[in-house]
Amino acid sequence: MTNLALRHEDDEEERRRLGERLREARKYLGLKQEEVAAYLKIPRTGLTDIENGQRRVEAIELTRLARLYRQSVGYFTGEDQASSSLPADVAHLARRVADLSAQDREELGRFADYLRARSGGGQG
Amino acid sequence: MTNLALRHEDDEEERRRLGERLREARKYLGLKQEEVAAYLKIPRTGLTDIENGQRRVEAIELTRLARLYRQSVGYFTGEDQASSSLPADVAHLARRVADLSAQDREELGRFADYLRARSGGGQG
DNA sequence: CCTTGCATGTCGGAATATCCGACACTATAT
DNA sequence: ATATAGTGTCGGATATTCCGACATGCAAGG
Repeated sequence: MTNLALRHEDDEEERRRLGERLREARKYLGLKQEEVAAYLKIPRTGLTDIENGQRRVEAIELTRLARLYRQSVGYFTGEDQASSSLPADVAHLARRVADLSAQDREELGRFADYLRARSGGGQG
Repeated sequence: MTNLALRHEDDEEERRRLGERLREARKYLGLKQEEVAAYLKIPRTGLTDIENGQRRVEAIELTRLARLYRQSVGYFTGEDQASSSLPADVAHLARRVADLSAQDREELGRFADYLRARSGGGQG
């Protein structure tokens, strides 16, 4: 089996997980592939392939599926939902920062980097 | 310009918006198309097309771009326009700050106050 | 057991999109 | 004007999606 199907094996696993989440969400709502495919205006077999991780999902398609399935886009992509919504005090800080000039914001960003480095924490 | 390029004119507008957000986020970080394209393992001209709304963005590609650009996936799809009414760069700054300790955030808040006072800007 | 119906999976060729190099365009700098 | 950097655009080769036809799996009924 060569790469007649999908280019990167790297993506294979992630695509499969995405497809599984989409299938779960569809079944949870009791919808048929045919119905969802019609909603997306793609062939039914296209949705079959999506749910089996054998076809790419366009960002716009995912957005519409998320609306249909009443979930966030981040849920399907596996995005960390905790980090998706900011902690309360960070949101507060953001509001305090919103009326600063762009230049001051940049300086504040550098200071944030400094703090992160000093504490040795943080992510790349 | 017929639809030799992309099938649905419906999606054209949404794709353009997505591309614009992606371009803004890239420029905000001072990255070149070439660098981001290498990160995604797609040709540079592919990213050109994406940012001009002339090429589909796969959900997985968007997920990786969101990580690189330190934004939520929903930000690019337009999902959280309602939830976060903050300017893009402020939201980005907040994200950068989210992994700091509470103590560091407090210190950062004081620094924000200092900047505001120094610039003679807005109110607390 | 044999059908029937329904939902989903699979195959192949046609239709469509992406890739990728080559070149064009626009600044900026010398 | 020349050189460089970053980005846009074109065309043919390559890869993916579409779409119909057929296959599979499963459940209910005769």
